[in-house]
Amino acid sequence: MTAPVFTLSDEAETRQRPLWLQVEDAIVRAISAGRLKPGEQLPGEHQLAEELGIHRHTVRRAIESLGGRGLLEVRRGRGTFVAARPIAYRVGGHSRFTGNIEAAGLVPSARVLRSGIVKATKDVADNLDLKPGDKVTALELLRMGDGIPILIARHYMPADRFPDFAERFEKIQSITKTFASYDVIGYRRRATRLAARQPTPQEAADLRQPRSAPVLVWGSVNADPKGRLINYDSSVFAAARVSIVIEEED
Amino acid sequence: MTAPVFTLSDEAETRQRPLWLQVEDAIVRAISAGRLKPGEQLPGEHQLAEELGIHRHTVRRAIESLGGRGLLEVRRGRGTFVAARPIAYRVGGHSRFTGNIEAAGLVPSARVLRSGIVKATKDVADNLDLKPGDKVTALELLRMGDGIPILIARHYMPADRFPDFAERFEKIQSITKTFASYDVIGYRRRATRLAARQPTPQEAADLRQPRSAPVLVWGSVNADPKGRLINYDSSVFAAARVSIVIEEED
DNA sequence: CGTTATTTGTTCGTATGTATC
DNA sequence: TGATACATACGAACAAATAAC
Repeated sequence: MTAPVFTLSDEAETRQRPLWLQVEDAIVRAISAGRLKPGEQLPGEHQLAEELGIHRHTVRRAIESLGGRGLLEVRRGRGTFVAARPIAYRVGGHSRFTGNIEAAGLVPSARVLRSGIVKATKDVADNLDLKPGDKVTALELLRMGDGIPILIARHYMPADRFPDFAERFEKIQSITKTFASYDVIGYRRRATRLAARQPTPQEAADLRQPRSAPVLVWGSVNADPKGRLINYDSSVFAAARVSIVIEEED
Repeated sequence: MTAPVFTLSDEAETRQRPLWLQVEDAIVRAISAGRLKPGEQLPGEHQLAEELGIHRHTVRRAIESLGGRGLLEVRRGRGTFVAARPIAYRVGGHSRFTGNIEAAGLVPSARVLRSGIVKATKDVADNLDLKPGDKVTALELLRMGDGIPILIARHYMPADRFPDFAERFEKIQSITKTFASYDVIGYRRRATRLAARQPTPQEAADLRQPRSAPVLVWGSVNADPKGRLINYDSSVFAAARVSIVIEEED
């Protein structure tokens, strides 16, 4: 006889905690006890519900919650799997995406999602010291490791100084080198803002992640050596796939 | 005749996007158009469902999603409200919670959630350069602004050097001053790690926030002037209520 | 200080749609 | 094409928190 993989805590207080939370606990226990390993597939919703003697919706709720916490990965039409451990992403003085992803043993790649000259929103204008409506060059990239989306990077540059940034980037394929083509050879981070929230539906689709899993938003403003603001960069990370490490400068 | 506050985008493609996403859009439009202002209460779920001619569960799903994105604040038994703007929380060389919250115009307060000497988990041991199972002094605080929970701060110190840290803190009510009572008068951040995830049920309860709203986790290790590791600090922020601002040191 | 109405939270029920293999 | 698995939507009932009376 083999012990069951999932068991509800058979308490007296069964009615104290919501049933779906008890299911969540049961799955977490199965993972942390090693009865389920990363990459392994869970039983289907129907089967799991039947095994535990509860309704499928209740199981769904627990799975949805754990998907949001990054412990499970739900793939429609295929099944539910135990998630892999997140990779560490280093943000420092001059770290770049490419080297970062390679350091984690993954193959970096990028795809342009949107690009062109647009009017600055209030958020962008505030950060670049412009007026809302002023023209900015926008470049939105989906950056991946081993083909898996890691983050959406949104770069905004004053359009008067960098009018064809997006076109140049498409040829050069490096933000740093594209700035160098404008004779901006060193730049420095001026302000950084961090937030966490649920993704918009569009972001969830671009990152190929469930809507219930949060994103980590890293906003920073960069200035050239003369102190002129050249770039506002807002990166939306798939938080279940990366954690951010800030390097101390000595 | 007054225009309705909520309207679904009048179709053609009605079956293209899930209905609950269309409801989400309708609420977002109402907020960004100013028909709903921060602090204002939404109609009840039943009423909203009836107005739109759809099921209550479908409305609930949209509201739950927007709660997670920080646009709405759902309070059981009371209603659903448009969320206030998050406050900015500065993290720098020597910023402290108290001054930070006061700068936002709020009254700071704290409550000890748990304290005592415990065995180091793997995470804690790795960060303090100890072995799993070594004794550490743990101090878990709920920090609030105007009585609203802002973050859970978890402090871990080597127990051999700081055996009664928690007891001293309860008298002194300041982390910096408690360290000073051990003759540690200046300390420096050594490593920082950032992540975003859904809260555990316990964290959601402590922070009095919905489980669907993410938390931002800020982990840092501090060393005394001689370079000895004195403290591993993991702060769990209610992401809908604060955004983190990193100050640059000159 | 209970009682009651209101509002959100949980659970089971049932049917159908859609992606993947 | 069919089978499997997750996604969406409507239905019904009761539980639990809150506020007002």
